[in-house]
Amino acid sequence: MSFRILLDEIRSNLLQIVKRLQIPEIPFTLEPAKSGFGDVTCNIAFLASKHLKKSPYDIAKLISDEYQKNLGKLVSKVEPHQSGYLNFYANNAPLNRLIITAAKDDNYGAIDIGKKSKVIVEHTSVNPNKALHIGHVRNVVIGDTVARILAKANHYVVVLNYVDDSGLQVADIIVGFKHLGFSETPPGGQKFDHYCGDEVYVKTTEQYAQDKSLEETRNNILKELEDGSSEIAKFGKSITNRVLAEQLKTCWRLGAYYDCLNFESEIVRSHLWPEIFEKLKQMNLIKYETEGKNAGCWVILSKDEDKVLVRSNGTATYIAKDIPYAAWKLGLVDDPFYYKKYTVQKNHKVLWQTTLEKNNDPKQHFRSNMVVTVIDSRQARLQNIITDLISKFDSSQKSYLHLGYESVTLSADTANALGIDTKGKNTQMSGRKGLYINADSVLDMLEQKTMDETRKRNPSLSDEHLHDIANKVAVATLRYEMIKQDLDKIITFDYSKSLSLEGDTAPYIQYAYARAVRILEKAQTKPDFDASYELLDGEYETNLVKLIGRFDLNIQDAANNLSPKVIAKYCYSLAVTFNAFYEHVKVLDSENTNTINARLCLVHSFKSCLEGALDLLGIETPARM
RNA sequence: GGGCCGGUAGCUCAGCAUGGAUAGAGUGCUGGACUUCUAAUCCAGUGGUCAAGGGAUCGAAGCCCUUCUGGCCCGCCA
Repeated sequence: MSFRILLDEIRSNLLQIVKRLQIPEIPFTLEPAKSGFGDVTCNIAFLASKHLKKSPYDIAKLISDEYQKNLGKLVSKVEPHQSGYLNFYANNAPLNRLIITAAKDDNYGAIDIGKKSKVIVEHTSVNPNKALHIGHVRNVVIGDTVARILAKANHYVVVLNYVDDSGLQVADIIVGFKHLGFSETPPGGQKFDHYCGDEVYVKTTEQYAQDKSLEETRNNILKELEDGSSEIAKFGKSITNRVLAEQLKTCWRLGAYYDCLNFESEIVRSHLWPEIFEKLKQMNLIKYETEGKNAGCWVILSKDEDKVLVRSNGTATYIAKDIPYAAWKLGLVDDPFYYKKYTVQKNHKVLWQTTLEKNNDPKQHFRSNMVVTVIDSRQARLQNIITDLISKFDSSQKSYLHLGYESVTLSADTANALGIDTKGKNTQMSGRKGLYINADSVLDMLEQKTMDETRKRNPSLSDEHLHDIANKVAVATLRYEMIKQDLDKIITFDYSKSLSLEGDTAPYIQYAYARAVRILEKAQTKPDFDASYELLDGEYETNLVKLIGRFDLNIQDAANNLSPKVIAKYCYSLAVTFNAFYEHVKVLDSENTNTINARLCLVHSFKSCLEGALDLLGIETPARM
């Protein structure tokens, strides 16, 4: 129930008119109009002008005259524009009623694109040897938001977090603990993931330059990690579990939740790889090189450069670990895993983890023929090779989609603040070099900043209440910064610019929400939705109603294009439109109680709609701020 | 050298998929609005050869081609 009904009505009437006027069938578009050009606009006259050899305006005039004879329920006027567009003006009273009563519904905006089909979204997947930095946050937020949007579009969404607990980076910190004497207990109660990343990892990798034998040590550790029963593997497991637990705290703090943790070490030990390796050989998708630079290796035959899968010493490369995982996600191989409960998350959802040990927990089904993997676009080449290989591996309707995004860089000023001179240029972060900004520290800074601001405005609120607000605003600010731009734009993080609370930011949007709540609180009565909706006839009121009505159109766009920014833009325009309404229309001041009630209904529906839209971004809505 | 992505206002970005009206926001700068439903707000002004050139089209920021420019990727690392 929304603006869509208006579009549907117009489309159906237009189709009849087109038939009557014997205009050839043309796939015209109908869309919400730019302001100043009515409510709905149609390009049919442009398209028809080629066939009819008449000017677009003449055709628009013809159609509009015909339409004018029977306007239907929701249209009050049709006008041909000099430019050739056909513009429709809505009949506000019935449209107001339709939209405002629909928008108060909890599930307002939901659409059925997915038909309950299962889709896997994998995101986060941070190596468990360090804390999340702001680059990882972009991944988490994109993945979490896409998952929420797909769920709203009626997909059954399963969220996976892949834990690379047997890779080089884990071996690095084991070198630190076992050979460089780093304590397993962080000093001064430091968070364990921060300690491992900021201290152990950075300082260990520094040592490689001075002591070449350490690399040999690391390579031995790497081999031992693959054998689950080794002492090193057990030690590694205990360390990575501790890091993972802390990383998850950060993710939960950001409002991201998961269904299952998949461990690379278990993929390795599950023997999925030999099975797939054999199949790839049989299908001639890979080749054993006998000469050239890759002599002795198994390589993937690819359009551009061949990629080594198995080294001449017989060990598998990184990509050879990713292929079985991709195949597993798509359900192309038998599921070798059992599942056990890792924990119950704050959102009350159980978080599962894979295990190779038999247990009594019920079997889970975290695989699907539609898989979205969120990984930054630097890995596009490898992801393409995997996608390509998988499509040849199984020709049935499988969709393995790499959702790529550009990286987060540091501004010159911010890099400077970390003690690095970049000669005025932005710079890529580097975990190895310690050149990054941890997610927790940004959230802490934002929380402090918000706390001060909120206390100033609400001196009577308790500390606990202030903390709750500050927390919600801080998380929202960071999430919004990470999502409001398109995925192919680099985000430059800057201490002064990225922490702003004004303008096109989450606090601006949350503030509009708090204003709406306040009006409803101060009202003498609750809104009665059997209201005199014709009284909402000012432009500030109708603009707001119509924008609320477009929620589902935006969800459709966002879901079809896996474009989370669409929802961010929508939330922002809702807030802008509400703020204009707020400044110009006094809800509680009218003498007419019917007007007050109708406006209260509008405010209520706005609040409800914005809450639903922000929820898709994982942003919570404090009632005061 | 090859591949992928970006280039729109001083700065950060929408708009491009599906060509059509007056190219929009934020920020910055200038000025204005709080005894009022919270000024994390609002209003007004300022600011554009849509990187350049060519092509197809009645019509291009958008489509095609070329060039310039910035970023990333191209290991028997992950």
